[in-house]
Amino acid sequence: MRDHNTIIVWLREDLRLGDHPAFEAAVRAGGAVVPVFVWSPEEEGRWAAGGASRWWLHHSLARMEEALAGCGSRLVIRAGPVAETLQALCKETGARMVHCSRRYGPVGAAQETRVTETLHAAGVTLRRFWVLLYEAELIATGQGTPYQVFTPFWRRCLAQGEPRMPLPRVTRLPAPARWPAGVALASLGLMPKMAWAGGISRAWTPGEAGAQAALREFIREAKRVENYPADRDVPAVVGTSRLSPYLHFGEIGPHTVWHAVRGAAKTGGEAYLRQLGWREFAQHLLHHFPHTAERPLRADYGYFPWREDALGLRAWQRGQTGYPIIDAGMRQLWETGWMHNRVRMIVASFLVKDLLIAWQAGAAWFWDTLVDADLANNTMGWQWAGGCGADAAPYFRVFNPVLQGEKFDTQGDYVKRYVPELAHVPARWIHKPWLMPELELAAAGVILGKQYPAPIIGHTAARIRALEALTRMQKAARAQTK
DNA sequence: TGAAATGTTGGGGCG
DNA sequence: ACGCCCCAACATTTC
Repeated sequence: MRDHNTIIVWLREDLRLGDHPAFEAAVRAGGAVVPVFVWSPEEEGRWAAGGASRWWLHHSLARMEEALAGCGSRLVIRAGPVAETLQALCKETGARMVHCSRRYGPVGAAQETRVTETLHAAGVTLRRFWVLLYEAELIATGQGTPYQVFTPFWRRCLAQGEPRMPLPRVTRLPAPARWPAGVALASLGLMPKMAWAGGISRAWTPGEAGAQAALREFIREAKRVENYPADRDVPAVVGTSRLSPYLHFGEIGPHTVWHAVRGAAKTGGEAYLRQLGWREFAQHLLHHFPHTAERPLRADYGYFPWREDALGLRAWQRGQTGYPIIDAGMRQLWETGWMHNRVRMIVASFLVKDLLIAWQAGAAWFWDTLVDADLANNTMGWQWAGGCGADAAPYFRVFNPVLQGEKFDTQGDYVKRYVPELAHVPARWIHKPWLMPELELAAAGVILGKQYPAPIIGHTAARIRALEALTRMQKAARAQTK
């Protein structure tokens, strides 16, 4: 049964029913609505979802199937090239209109271009809906160029006024007379072959309901947003929103978060909304500079003398560097699919500056292990750490892992949670066990180099080496431009 | 959204 | 009572 009034809603990073402009407009159009998800990792190339993201996506799609069933609808899942698959579905259903939520970055944007062209040839229109608080086309400097510094960028955004209110939740979706065929979710093979996701599933509840629960807890039940400015930097405390994976997969939209925070938070709201601003900034940067996922924004960093160091990289990945705050962070990531943002900055600085390993290697590991892996955020964060991005930390800002640990994890609670070998080390030594007197080490049951490693590199010397590498890069860049 | 090196200041101990 | 020195605390500069 073909019905030209049918609209296909092509779901991507927008797996929700609340505040969903593409669904809302499709329902308003009055015809049948066919929700579709197309799995096409080969089209995403290098940036196909990593292991942790696939685990998350599997569960999100399962929740989406349930939610759509509750609306008298279904989720049609297919695997294959996106443009051709959508074209085939239009033919099968008679749809002449496809709705989707926009994606930023090289992969998503290219996909939209290809889909638009393919569908156009078949007489079908792709209508893209906005997803950010402030879309990239609306924000530019006085000269019409993209902002590369956050503060003026965010000031410009705020000058546009408050973001729109969230749209009402979709509750009924008119079904087509006949559903097109789909494949079973399990056939996509998103779940890990080995059972490594136990820690992740204990830590997270993917899906729109999980997102709403996290938001409620953040602003109302635990009222964490009130203390956000101070607590967000303490990794042992749950002081952040923990909304990042939900925002990435679109299980909650930024407009919903914005207005919930605005309405509820007397204090602390501004600081958190600013973090939503960083998310917008990252999306805009990747839109304007799509090559930055691979290469430094600041071209002179192309001359940086990175080291090849497979052993060092592996020690960092496994949380075996001998620096407790680094190892705790990397193990939190491995176990739970997430790492506290303060600790992300510390471990990134260590990889890039102490080990002199290229930031791309760190970005690749995060991509595979984070449940909130997002190309825009990941790219901006790693370029920030590498000193080569927009508004980046100057390269000579080298985090001292001992001082950072002592400052933000004073009692060592965070370290002890993820590095049980150090459970009996007193707070005084928890961030520098290699300086402990022999007797105290023995009393704490620690044998350095045995069950917990000695530091794989001395920070003081590493810092000097990093600064020398920066000098060499600047020389090489200067010689090249002459 | 650093940290180390270097400079400055001021209180207090002491002859 | 005064000057000298020490050094902690804070500020500034440098990487």
